Amino acid sequence: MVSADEDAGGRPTLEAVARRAGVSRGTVSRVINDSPRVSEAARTAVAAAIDELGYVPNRAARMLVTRRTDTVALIVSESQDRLFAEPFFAGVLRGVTTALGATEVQLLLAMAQSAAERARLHRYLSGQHVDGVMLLSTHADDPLPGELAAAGVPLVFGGRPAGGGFYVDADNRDGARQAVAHLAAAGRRRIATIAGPPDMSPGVDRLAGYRDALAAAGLPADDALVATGDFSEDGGRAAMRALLERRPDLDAVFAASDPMALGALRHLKDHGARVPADVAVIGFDDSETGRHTDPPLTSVHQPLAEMGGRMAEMLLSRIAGAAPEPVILPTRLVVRASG
Amino acid sequence: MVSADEDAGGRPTLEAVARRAGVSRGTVSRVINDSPRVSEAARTAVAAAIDELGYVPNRAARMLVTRRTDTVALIVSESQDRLFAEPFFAGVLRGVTTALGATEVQLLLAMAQSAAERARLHRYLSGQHVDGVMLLSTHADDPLPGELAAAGVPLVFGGRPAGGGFYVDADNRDGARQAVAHLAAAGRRRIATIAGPPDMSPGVDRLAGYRDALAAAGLPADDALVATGDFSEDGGRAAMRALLERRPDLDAVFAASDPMALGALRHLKDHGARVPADVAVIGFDDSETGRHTDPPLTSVHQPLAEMGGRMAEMLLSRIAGAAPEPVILPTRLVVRASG
DNA sequence: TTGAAAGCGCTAACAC
DNA sequence: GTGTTAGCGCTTTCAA
Repeated sequence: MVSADEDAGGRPTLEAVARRAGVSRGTVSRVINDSPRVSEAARTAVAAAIDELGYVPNRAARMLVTRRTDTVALIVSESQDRLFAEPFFAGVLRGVTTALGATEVQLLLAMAQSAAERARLHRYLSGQHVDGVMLLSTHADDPLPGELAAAGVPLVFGGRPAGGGFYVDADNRDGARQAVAHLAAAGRRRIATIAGPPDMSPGVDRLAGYRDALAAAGLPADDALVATGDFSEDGGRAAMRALLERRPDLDAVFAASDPMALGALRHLKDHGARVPADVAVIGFDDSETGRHTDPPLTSVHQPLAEMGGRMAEMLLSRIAGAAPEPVILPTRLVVRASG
Repeated sequence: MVSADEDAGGRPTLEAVARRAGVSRGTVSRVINDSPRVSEAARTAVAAAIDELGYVPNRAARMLVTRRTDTVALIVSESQDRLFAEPFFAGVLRGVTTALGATEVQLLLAMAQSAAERARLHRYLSGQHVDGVMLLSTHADDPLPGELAAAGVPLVFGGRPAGGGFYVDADNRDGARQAVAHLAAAGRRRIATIAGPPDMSPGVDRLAGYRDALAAAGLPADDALVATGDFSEDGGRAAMRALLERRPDLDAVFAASDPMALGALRHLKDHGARVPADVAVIGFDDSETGRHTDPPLTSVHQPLAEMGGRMAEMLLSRIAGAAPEPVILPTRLVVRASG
């Protein structure tokens, strides 16, 4: 019965490795943590012992003393429209897990739907249980970011946050500009837009890009050509109806989300318009939605997975003490049809 | 300078609470862990102290002694087709997080894409770092499940696993049966199917349901009416082409996934068939895909979020030592059009 | 019912 | 370069 050689689960401890390698616990610890103050001989012996024993460090014990958790959280403040949040979320998540897969850092995932959950999450995250937090789809009135920042938790936002902070975003403004420039180059002159909610940065930025392109093309800005939707298909339908009432002569539409573009397309078809002969429609690619429409939808592509990867990298560098610049990733127009 | 009253992060410790409540650390611990051996007076005093101090237990310290982590992992063996995996995944994930949101259990998320990642994950998960694991979209040849089981890690599968085990699945067979029964009831007589891969349980089960319904309707089973796809849209297109070559007189198709149904529809339209007048098409709803097609697709709905929730519940009960029965959730046909 | 005390497995001074 | 040792904050006997 060798004491302290294995834990209650039967797994070998540092002690066991030390004994086997003929060194002290301290030395084993140094090897594991890549300390430079270890002789090559010791390093080799320890490595061998670790290998033979199948030793895996106990995270809890390490956390207790280092106060690092090697865990980061991704929080989705899921109060937004499902349509907008879900495919977006999956893409970003893929990027995050891939980036983290190259490290020893684990990902904790949580959705903050109700106020109660948000409170629990606040307590949990403020309690030194994670090294940092990534926030996705936060609303301007969400108290969580402020609370976490106040608690000193390193934070990174997906999408430009209202209150400032470290973030990764897609170049929404330029994407919208490209879309509208494309329409203008195709000879469209009365280009309408279905904008997103004015209290969300993608909504605001994409509208700005629309205006940029109009100005660059020398086309007049007409408020009658601007309607607002909530990123959903129904919102797109309603906005399209409103636009047609105000400007039945419009010849193109840039919708600030694919679902809205889809709604617009459907409303147009229901009323006998030919797409894109009569009206060209372009969306903004929050998802795969546009690929499944008939015909497939031309839309602005944003690199979701890369955004996720950059968020993870940025958070890691924040945790390491750096103060990285915001990252704004390029978007580009993917021409499929209808536009 | 009061020693041991707060940790390095400035947060109060058990010791601080004990001092404030005028009891010992042991008593505070008992209160926190709902031990019955505590007087009402002590309980009240401790509760008050916890409240005033804003005390949150240190997880690492607790884990170290209890050897429980209060963390479960969701692993996605993402070697499958994106189309099939992604929306499916998002739906299940939603259910998992919701179910876990009601508990103190945290969710660790990982994707095992490469062999290297799989190995790391194996080491990590076998190392007492999580209390249990949920596995999604595992292939029959994936070594991870076996390794984890061998390491004594409680496991729950999403979808019926090849090798047996605890799992939650949708009633794929009955869903397929409903779809085909619906087509038969509408007077279709030469009903083809685009089946899924024969090495995946949804593929097998949905094909069985197709055959069930044919038999029940007294329709002959004809192998020429069965083609196989890989759940993707392109697979659906190819299968549809093959079916039409063999049986140009077919009058309906049940596709074992929405993307395949979409591919079938597109192939049909490209060749001038009217849908559903000439051919009725029904899919299997792994996602929202069918909603975006034009016209929207009739398909079999599976309760993704509920599957996730049940998986989480099942895992928790496994961890508690129970041996729950497999759960097979009902599916139902959602009639939209084309079918 | 409660307090005292012994660790859980590890890291990080500190001494050599 | 290495060993020794003192905890990290908590749970859990064991006595009282």
